[in-house]
Amino acid sequence: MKIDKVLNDVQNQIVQDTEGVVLVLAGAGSGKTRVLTHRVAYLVEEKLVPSHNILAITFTNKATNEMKLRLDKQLGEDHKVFVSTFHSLCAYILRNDITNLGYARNTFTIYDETDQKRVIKRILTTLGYDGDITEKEALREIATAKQLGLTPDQYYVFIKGQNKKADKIYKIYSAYELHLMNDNCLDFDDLLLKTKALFENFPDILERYQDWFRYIHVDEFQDTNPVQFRIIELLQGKHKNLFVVGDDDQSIYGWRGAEIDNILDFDKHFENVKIYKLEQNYRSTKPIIDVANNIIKNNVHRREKVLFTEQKGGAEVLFNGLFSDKEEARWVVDRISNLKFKYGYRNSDFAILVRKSSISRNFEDALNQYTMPYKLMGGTRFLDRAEIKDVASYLNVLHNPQDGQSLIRAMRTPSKGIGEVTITKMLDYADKYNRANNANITLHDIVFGIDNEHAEAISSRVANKVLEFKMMLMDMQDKKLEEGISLDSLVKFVIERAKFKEALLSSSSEEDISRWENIQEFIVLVRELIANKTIVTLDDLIQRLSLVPENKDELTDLDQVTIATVHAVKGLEFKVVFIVACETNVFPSVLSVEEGRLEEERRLMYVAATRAKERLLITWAGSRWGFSGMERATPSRFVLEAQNRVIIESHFAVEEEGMELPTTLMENRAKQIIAQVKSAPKIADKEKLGKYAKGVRVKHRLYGEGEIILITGSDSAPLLTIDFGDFGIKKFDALVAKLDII
DNA sequence: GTGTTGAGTATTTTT
DNA sequence: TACTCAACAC
Repeated sequence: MKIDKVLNDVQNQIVQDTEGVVLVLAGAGSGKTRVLTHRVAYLVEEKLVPSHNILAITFTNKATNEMKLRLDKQLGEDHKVFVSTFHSLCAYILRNDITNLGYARNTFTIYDETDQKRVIKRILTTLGYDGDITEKEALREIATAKQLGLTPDQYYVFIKGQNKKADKIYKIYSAYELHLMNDNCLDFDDLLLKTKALFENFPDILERYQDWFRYIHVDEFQDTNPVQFRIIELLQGKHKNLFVVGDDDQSIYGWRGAEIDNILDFDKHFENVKIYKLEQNYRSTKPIIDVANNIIKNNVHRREKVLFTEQKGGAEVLFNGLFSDKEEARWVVDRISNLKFKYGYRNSDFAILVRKSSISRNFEDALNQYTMPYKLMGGTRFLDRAEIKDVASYLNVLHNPQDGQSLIRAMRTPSKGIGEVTITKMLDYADKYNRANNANITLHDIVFGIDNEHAEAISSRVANKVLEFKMMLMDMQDKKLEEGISLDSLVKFVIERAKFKEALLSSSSEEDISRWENIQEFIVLVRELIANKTIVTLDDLIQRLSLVPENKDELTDLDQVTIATVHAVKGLEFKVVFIVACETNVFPSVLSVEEGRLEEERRLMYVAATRAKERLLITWAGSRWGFSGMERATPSRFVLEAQNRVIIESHFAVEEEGMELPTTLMENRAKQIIAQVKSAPKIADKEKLGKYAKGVRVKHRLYGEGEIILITGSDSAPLLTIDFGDFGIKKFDALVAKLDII
């Protein structure tokens, strides 16, 4: 391979440094994906490493597809580089080897959040904890434990003394684990955890994969959680060729257990780490880079680096406050059509970025009014639609009969006279039966024994319905085993036999008709996947349904404006980016700030700003429709942090009702905020901060009384660490937190 | 036992 | 606003 002219010196050096442990700190837009793909190509073409010995891990399916595409281009389509998300890789490994961990079969299915909640709900009822602890709370605890890689016992030790509900959480978590094991199901976190357990307990299996994946690459390393870190550590243990790329400034998944210190302290975990920095940005103009730098430099917990660009000129970043959320949307869409007219941009050059998806509604409406085509990223995915999951539940049961949640779903939809009451009866019967006989029967066993040994579970009238359901499953089972049956005709048979069409078309409601259309589309999707050899077996289809959330909107290549959450566009770029609803409480999100994650919000803002290549426009509204009516809003602190070279264009149109709006209103509010931020006391000694000081006792709405034990952070982001006794230690942003001094 | 309607409530981000 | 859950009528 010729050394590519498109690479700069540092990039070339990195590409050719193929052995040992390498860390690349790559700023936004510095060409990190390019470096990664070129390095893989270099390994194959220059170092003659067999492509099947190379592993490249990404975090999202989108990134995986992108990388595959680039590699196909470089290496031709028949290379064997294993490109995969963390979760897919683990699912793949477990499909081969999970039986070593005591699982009866390797046909596990995956429980999503809804399934998890249902399992937890059932556990809460059987344990009699209803009202003591919510499903959400319990799920959160379990997720936290799993992301840290802690078993119920370990987690109990971890939270005992800190959390009043530790005993209950322990019991729920234990029961939950047992439940999933019996259902032969895994949740998302289990995919990682079980892989880790497999590697730790079976050195021979680990070695098999170590010898397979001799060169390991991890993209977006800043997003790894402790379990993922451990898996990588184990995998590279033999050949020690590990190449990770990341940007601590783009770590935005802390809420999902990502540990930013995995990248910040990377060189402490491995020996002889070679570190490179990519700081030259090739994506954006100078004004955009300046704004991004201005924002991110307010973070304290980061590796020092400054993004720069050699590009000259470029449009100034535009800031604009609008009167209302509706008007903001109209202004943005109006601006889009202006820019299109003036500079010849296409629809697909534009992205409207939101902090949370509920914000996107107004923009959809406005784009519709202008009949401008758009695609919504990260909304409800096609496969997450209820009717598709209904169909999938039948397939899940065929694949993994122990999958209780899918069985319940299949029994209930389309409705066939079996409801909540019947199912609860059967579940209670199973519990009682298991206790009495020291057995381990599942819901599936009851359904199949309903006409003989388990007839007493429910009344004979409903039992007939269950029997019919059993017959249906048996027919599907038979079809599955039929000689030479193709996957798509099996799927089609399942849909026909379950009578989805009859159920949906009989109601003649608009929604039901569209639901049926979606099911038809699902069949088409399955056929497409078979045709391009993405899937072959039912097993493949099931894995794909849970791990690759297809969104037909995102797949299309049409000329459309993109509306997306910031999380969804990491790694992407657009010529013109609007960051909208930049308001206090929205961006940064109150919830994050209250939990002491302001720096992560700032990184999110940084990610958003650095998506823009040519133009960046940042807007906010003075009032926004919240769940309790119209609410006042003020511009986000990030707006002020970025303001260095900003032109504030005041554009306060008149509301439709003819209401005159004082132009000064927004400006006054902006001034208030500026004053608030500027007057924030310096935290020189970190002992005192305005009315707060070390040792002062405060009261919080949720956690009650506590004591300030630490004051940290920067001037613009002072952080109070408070000990609430039974509720544990929490962190608050001092400028935002609602705390009473007592 | 199911489906409908109404009230009440909740809102981050995703593999 | 939009969605979920609970009480009601069939």
